[in-house]
Formats: sequence, C-alpha cells, structure tokens
Amino acid sequence: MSAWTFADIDTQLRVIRRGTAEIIVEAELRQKLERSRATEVPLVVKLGLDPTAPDLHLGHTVVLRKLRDFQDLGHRIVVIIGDFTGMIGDPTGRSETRKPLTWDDIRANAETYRTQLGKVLDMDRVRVEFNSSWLGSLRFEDLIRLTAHVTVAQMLQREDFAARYASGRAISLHEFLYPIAQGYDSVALRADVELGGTDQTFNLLVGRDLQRACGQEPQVALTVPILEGLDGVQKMSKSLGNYIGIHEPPREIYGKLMSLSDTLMWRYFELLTRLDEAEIERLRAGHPMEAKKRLARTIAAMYHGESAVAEAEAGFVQVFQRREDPGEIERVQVNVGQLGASGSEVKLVDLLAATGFVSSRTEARRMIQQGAVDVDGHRVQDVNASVGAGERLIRVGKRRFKRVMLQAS
RNA sequence: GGGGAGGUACCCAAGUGGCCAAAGGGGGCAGACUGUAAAUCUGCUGGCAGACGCCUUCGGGGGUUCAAAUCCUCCCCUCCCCA
Repeated sequence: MSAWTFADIDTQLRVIRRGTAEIIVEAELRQKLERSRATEVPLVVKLGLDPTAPDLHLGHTVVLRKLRDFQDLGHRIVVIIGDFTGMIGDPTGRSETRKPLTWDDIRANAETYRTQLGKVLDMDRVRVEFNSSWLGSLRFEDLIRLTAHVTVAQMLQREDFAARYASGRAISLHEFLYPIAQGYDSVALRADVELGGTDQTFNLLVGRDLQRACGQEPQVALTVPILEGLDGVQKMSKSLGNYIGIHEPPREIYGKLMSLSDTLMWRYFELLTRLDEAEIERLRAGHPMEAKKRLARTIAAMYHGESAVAEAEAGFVQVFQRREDPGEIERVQVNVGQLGASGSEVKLVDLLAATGFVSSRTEARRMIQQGAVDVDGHRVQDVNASVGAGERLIRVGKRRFKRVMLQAS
C-alpha cells in the first residue's frame, strides 16, 4: 500500500459520482482530488454515524458503500461514532424530538456498529472516532463562538425545523445544536469530504460554514439517496420496522427482499448492487420474479456468502413456492401441566399463547377464526379445538412455523 | 409576566355526563387472489370468559355523581398571540 498511486481524476470522479445524489461543490471536489494526487496526500473523508441503532441495515449500507468507494480510491476514511451528539439525537426527518439515549446505551450501540462496519469497509484502513473526544471538552465559551456563526433564520431553512415550526410542533433548543456539533466534527477532523444521505444536506452544509469560519477550506458535501424501506414509501429505518438488517439470517434477508414490490426492486438494484446497466436491462426484460431472486441472492451473498444464500433460496422455494414446510423449524417444548391443564391434551388457544405465537388468548382465538392456524398441515377453524400430546407442527399465518413437543402430564 | 388553545388506543384524529373498549383514516395482522409479490377485495386490530358478562384504558393525582374521556380541583407537558 506504500507505493499507492492515485487513479486519474476522471476515473476517480466517475466512481464517486455513481449512485450519488448531489455533490456540493463538484468543482471543489475536483480541485481537492487534483491536489491530493499531486501531493500524494489522501483526502480525509468523513461519515458520521448516529449511535442509536444497534444494527446496521441496508439503508446504512448505501452511504457505507460510497465510503468504500473512496477507500478503494486510496483516500482516508474516518467514521465518527456520534456518541456525544447521540445525547441530542438528530431530529432530521423526525416529527418529534427523540428521547435522549443514556451514556451506556450509546457505548453499547457504538461497539456493535464498529464490529459491523467490517461487512462493508476494510476496517484495517478505517479510523474510528468518538466525537465525545473533542465535543466533550468544548467550553461554553467555545460553544457561544461557534453558534454565533449560524443564524436562526438559517436553522429554520432546514426542512424539518421549518415544517415543525410552521405546524406548531415543538422544537427544543438543543436540537439546533445538533448540526453545529456535527459541523464541528468536520472542523476537528479537517475533513475534505463528508458523506451523508440527502436528508443530511443541511447538516453537511453547516460543516462547510463552520470550517470556513474557523479558517479552514470547506469540505465537499456529498449526498446519496435515501433508501426506501420495505414499504416502499418511508425511508428504511429501525424504528419504522421496515428494514433489512445485514446481520439477519440469510433466509430473512432473502425473504424480505422477495417481498419487495416490483417497482422498488429496481431502486434496490441501483443503490445496493454493482450490476452494470446492461445486466439490469437484461433482467428487466425477463420475469420480475427471476430478477427479484437475483437481487435477493446478490445482496444476501454480500453479507453471508454463496452457500448460505443457496440454502436460503432453496428454503424460500420450498416454503412459499411449493408451500411445503421449511426444513429447519424452531422447536419448542411444552408440558400440559405448564398450561394449567392436566391429562394429555390442551386447548389450542392456550398452546398458541404459551409458545409465543401470539400475545394473548384473545389474539389466538382471532387467528383461528381467521383461518390462519394450521396444525400438522390441517387448518383449524374451531376456536375450542384441543391438541393432543406429541410432536405437532404448527403454522400461524404464512411464515411462522414452530415444531411443538407437547408432553402429557 | 399577561391572554388563548391543546394533551384520546401503535400514529393521526373524532368524541364534551350514560347509547364509549371509544367514530374515521393510517399502520399492523389474517384470509382471498398471486410470483411469499405489488395493487385490489374481505375481516380483525385492549385483556379475561364458551356465552351473559366482567376488568383495565382517554397526560398524572385527588374529587363530584347512581354513572366521567367528558364536570370540579391541583400538578406535569406542548403550541399560539401579546410583553
């Protein structure tokens, strides 16, 4: 790596532009790249991560993959774990103020993040920083100086603040400090480029302002599109539950990807894979299901390897296309006595509740009434049905299976 | 500091003494249809009970009443206008 030579500028720009939403300002980026190449000094490319989510999901990987592009081009990657800003909670895109995390939460989450970044980045060449290391020691005086560079009118330009202000919802003062703090991260690092989703544009621009105010050359703000979640409308996020975590079992990843709408699938191809145009065109011409399988396979393989994916795909075909039972099913043991009954049978309603399929008997009853429950391959429609001791294969809905060992007592 | 408006189930939102477990929408779940799609249609969406019914829930506490989400009172929180 010592004899590294930077690729020519146009090549670098081409890689950087791919899948990017906006580059502010592209001419400045070109300049920075040129200087970097001439002096053989890599650019400092920064990405801040919010420490709230314990697991990375595909939404995060869009920007991480872009970061990886920079890494592959030989630049210097810095990932900032926003442990300090996490106390504020980025209000971006939220209609409400987020409750502050505790210090312990943040630490624990950040650790998880750190170990997961390796799924996308080459961790040997990543610098990881906690922004508490500089933000924590800022004095009140420093903060005053810093905040003097940003006006309230500027703050209210930010879409979500403006919207909340207009509709009379609360904006806590400390939320204004989030962009300031994030911007100061760029100052502390002397960042050349900062990456983020398009919803981060404002924050990235504040970084430029603050750097300028501190006598530094402003960073280039580079945004990538926000990935829609499984619902196809809202952005993928943990709190909305419309996400696919990269840590999830291959089967889950595969299954969730297969449930995407056809429209959304092309978006995922674009933002999450590196298939070239021609290949994608070819897929468009074929059966959408085949294309979707290809997508599911490709993405699942990135995080779990080929053999695991082949298994996941086979499982999918078996359960959903051929409507057979999955090969591996969670096993649960229950004793009739545990359910407050005796003898060798138990009410199905009780069994469903006890095995965690549903959270109450009422819900169990509802499921049965709706024809969602299946015992040993037979749909049960009698709410009062009982189940005899022995090994039972129970299915609730389309995809929840459990093998229940019911012991007499 | 003064004046006004609000806080309802996962979310938005109606309800202003009993007919309210609480309209409507969203979301979620289930069924039909399918390509596990999407779209669409149908149903369900606090808990316990086989059922009659009972219990818990409308920011929090206390109270009035046979009866409260609805009235009174104190407290907490949010927004707007004026200063």
